[in-house]
Parts: sequence; structure tokens; C-alpha cells
Amino acid sequence: MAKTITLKKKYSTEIIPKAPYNFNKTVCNPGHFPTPIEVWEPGKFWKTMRFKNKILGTKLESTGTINKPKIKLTIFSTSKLSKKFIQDLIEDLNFRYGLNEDLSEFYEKFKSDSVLGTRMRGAHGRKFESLYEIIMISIVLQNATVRRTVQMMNALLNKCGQKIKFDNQEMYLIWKPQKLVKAGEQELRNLKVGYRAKMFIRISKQFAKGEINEYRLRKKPSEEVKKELLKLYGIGPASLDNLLGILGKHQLIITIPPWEQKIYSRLLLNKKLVSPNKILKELKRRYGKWSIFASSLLFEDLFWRHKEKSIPWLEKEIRL
DNA sequence: CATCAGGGCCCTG
DNA sequence: CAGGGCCCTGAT
Repeated sequence: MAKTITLKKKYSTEIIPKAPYNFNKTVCNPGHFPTPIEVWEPGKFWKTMRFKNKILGTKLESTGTINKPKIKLTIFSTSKLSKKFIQDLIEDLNFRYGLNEDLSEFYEKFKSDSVLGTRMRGAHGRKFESLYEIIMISIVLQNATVRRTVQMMNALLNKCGQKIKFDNQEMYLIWKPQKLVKAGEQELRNLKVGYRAKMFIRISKQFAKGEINEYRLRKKPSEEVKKELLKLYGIGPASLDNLLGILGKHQLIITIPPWEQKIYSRLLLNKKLVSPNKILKELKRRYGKWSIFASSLLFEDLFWRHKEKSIPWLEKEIRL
């Protein structure tokens, strides 16, 4: 394991997101399994990242409200950053945190909704992980319980990730694709990731060679992106939804994997199990063209409520 | 002790 | 398009 890198240089600026902007409900998703590449506490968020091949730490602090949002952004680095670099980085962060994304029409339309008009009001889509990160995460999620997912992710980070320290937080930065390629399949299998080793390596090779580029994909139409991502070895329909979300692609339809099916059945129709088709129909009936985005917020809200006060039936579904 | 499914996906027939 | 196999683990 490489030694910890400490990021001592700081640059701070202020950002005004488009209202309504709900900081906590945007950056934190309690339904997501915990990984040490990000840290949240109320009103504050830390995330490691690589941008233009530089290792960075970002800290966002909410200094406003949902209707009058304001964020203090601090960038941590090893060396001084150029003006141009910072400018490009901020543009990227604007996209990742949905700071310029105007959802006022959406929140106006659903202001009387019991969830969207209250607890989740102002939440934006989570897009701050890199495409590569979200692919790696999607693969450790496949066919595994949460506990094993966490084990695999930590083993990988421990072996290949970079430990970073900034603002008194010690976290990991995801490995460079090249590092996994170099490690080789057997080395990865020793980390008990099983058959996934092959997927990691194949996909990492493509990233290392620059065959897949997040920024290029952002600019392409959804259908094209979809086709390209499904070609990746180890990426199927369930993972695809995560990837499209990260790239800010709007979807008309999603696949509802079995686990989510159980949860949506209870959440939307108060039944044990209904078909994915019926779930989609109900979403459409309630939220129309916004149904995919709205459903993700309902899903997150469920986990927020669960975090505040345990929901027994959900507890059973979150198998550790 | 053995068996099995898990917050899928690939590959084969 | 249905179904077996995949790695490993904890639950039964």
C-alpha cells in the first residue's frame, strides 16, 4: 500500500446553486452502501477525486437554505492550481452536484406531494462519482449481499486505492484503471471478488486506453450511450441505470431489479410483490415524464426515514 | 454438516 | 428467451 498523501494547499470559493437546492438530500443517500471515498455529515460533504490527473479533495459546506442556497467550496491539493484548472474543475462540479440544474418547474409541480413537496424538496440527482467509480461500485453490488459488497470494495481500496488526508479527514481515492490491470486477475481474486475480477480488468483496460471517456459520453445522446455502455463486459440492464444517472442522461424507462421491485411494491402500492410493469405504470400515473427521477427520490426518502426511525419491513430487505 | 440465494451478467442451447 | 454457472458468505 502506498503511503498516505496529505493535501495541504487550499482554495475556497462560494457558489450559488439554482433554488430550490436541498444540500443534504442531494449529497447524502442513506440507501447507498458506505464507502470510504466520501464523507457526509449534516451540511458538510467531503469527496476525493482525480481531475486532469491531479489528486484532489473537495469539501462542500452548505451556508444557505433550500430556497436561498449557498455553498462554500474548498478544493484541497498538493500543489497550487492554475486559474484555468480551477475554472474547469468548477464547471465539472457544477454538473456533478447539479448546481446549475433548474428543477424549479419540477418542485413547483409537485409542491403538494407528500414527499417531493416536503422532505425531499430541492433534492437533485447524485452524480458526483466518476463513471469509472460507479462502474466499479455497480460490479461489487452484483449478486452479493451488502456485507460482502462492502468487504469487496474495502479490500480493493485497501490494495489498490490511494489513501488521502485533507481537512482532518482520512479517505481513499479510487485507484487508477491501470493499477487494476497491472495487479492481474489472480491478485484480484485473492481479494475475494470472485468472477468479478475478469470484469474489473477488462473494463479497466478500456479506461486505461481511453476507449471510454466520461466527458465524451456526457455529450452523446442517451440511446448511443446506452448501447456503448451495455457492450462493457459485466454491465447489464440493472447497472446501466446507475451509469446513465451519473452521466445526467434522462431515461424514459428503467429496469427494476428484484430487490427494488420488492421495495417499490410496498412503497407505491402497499403490496408484497407486484410486477415491474405495474410499478412503472403507477409511477407514470403519479409523476408522468418525471417518473424516473421522482421514483429515485421516493426511494431515497424511504431510506432517510428508515435512518431516522427503523422501518421493520425494510430492515428485513436490507440483508446484511 | 450441506445447501442455497444474494441489490446480475454472460454464455449456451 | 430460459436456465446454468459463477466466487464467496452467512443464513438455514
